[in-house]
Amino acid sequence: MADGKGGLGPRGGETLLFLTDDQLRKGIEAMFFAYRGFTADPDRILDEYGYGRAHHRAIHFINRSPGTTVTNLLSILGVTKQSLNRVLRRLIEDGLVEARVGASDRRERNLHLTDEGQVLERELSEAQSDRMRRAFRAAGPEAVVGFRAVLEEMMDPEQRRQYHRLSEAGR
Amino acid sequence: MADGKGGLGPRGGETLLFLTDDQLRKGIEAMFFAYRGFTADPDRILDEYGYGRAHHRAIHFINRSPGTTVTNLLSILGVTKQSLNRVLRRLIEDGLVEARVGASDRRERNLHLTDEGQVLERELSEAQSDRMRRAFRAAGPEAVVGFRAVLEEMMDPEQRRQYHRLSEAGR
DNA sequence: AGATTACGTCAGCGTTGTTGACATTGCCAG
DNA sequence: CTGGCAATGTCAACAACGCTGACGTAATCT
Repeated sequence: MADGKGGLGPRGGETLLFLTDDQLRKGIEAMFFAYRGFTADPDRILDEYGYGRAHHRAIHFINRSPGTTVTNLLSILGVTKQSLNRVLRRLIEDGLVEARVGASDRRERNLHLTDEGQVLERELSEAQSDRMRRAFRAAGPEAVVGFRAVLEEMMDPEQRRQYHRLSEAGR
Repeated sequence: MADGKGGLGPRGGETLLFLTDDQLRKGIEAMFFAYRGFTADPDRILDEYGYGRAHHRAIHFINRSPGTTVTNLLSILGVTKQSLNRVLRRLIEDGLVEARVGASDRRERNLHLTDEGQVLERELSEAQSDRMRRAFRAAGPEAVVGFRAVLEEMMDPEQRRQYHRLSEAGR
């Protein structure tokens, strides 16, 4: 294994040249460097507000699914409730997030962005979208299809379900 | 801006449907979930050894460019020397990394993995490559091209240079 | 000889993740 | 109604890993 040619000899059959160790390594390094770029712009903005990536993620997904519960957010973010709570508490104190007592189940808290929260969300998502748009435009539509296909295959099944669930919810 | 159609009307000209807000958002979320998958397997292994992602990154790039200097590693990783030093010190103490005094410039330290370091590197990179290989195989060669194209466009120019420099060094 | 470079290190701090324990509130089944 | 469980919040402690600032040493360069 790890001979870089999937066990086939040189030019064996369908020459799976895109599965060589070299190609895989490039994919790994591309993910590393690209993720840095992916987070760089929001990071700069967050820094001005004294927030971190965790705040960004919470804001993103609350905006994405308004009225979501803490438990649901917990499962999407994949962190402990203590960790999320620290972030959420601050966002609520700062008036960016509102936690309304659930209508049907009063134990639940339905999370919403306030107007102020939406302003920050806008700023963050525009910065990130701008970079994504430039990358998409430069790479072209077919590349985008491939990009998303590979990323989706890289997710754990559970994460993949979350990923699709979000799109469904968006009608 | 951010009307999702690049300023064009519905089906205007070359219908840039792959640049809609919805497509961009999916790209953003795909990056988030995929990166989790990308790091999940190494994270599990690192945990057993009591290491974190920072150790993984150091090991990866030392293996990638044996004999590299601390300064060079610093610029690739994009962290402060204090942060890297903490990681490096432990890897050296644990006997995974060796820092040899530079031959031409004795101020420099040329970093190498020891045999033991190479064992861990192997374990980590195989875990990560396995996932990447499965994703590549499932998505197909054309998707892989697109995947890498978009990722590359997402990098900052400096990161992009680093990315290419690594490939050149590998001859 | 003085400036600069490469590296290491001490100290302190912030974010964000963890585990463990515990309290409150509210839904629900028996 | 009561006991069990679920949803949430919170305290405390800890670790990983970023950061800034300040020094110190050795080696190289000008």
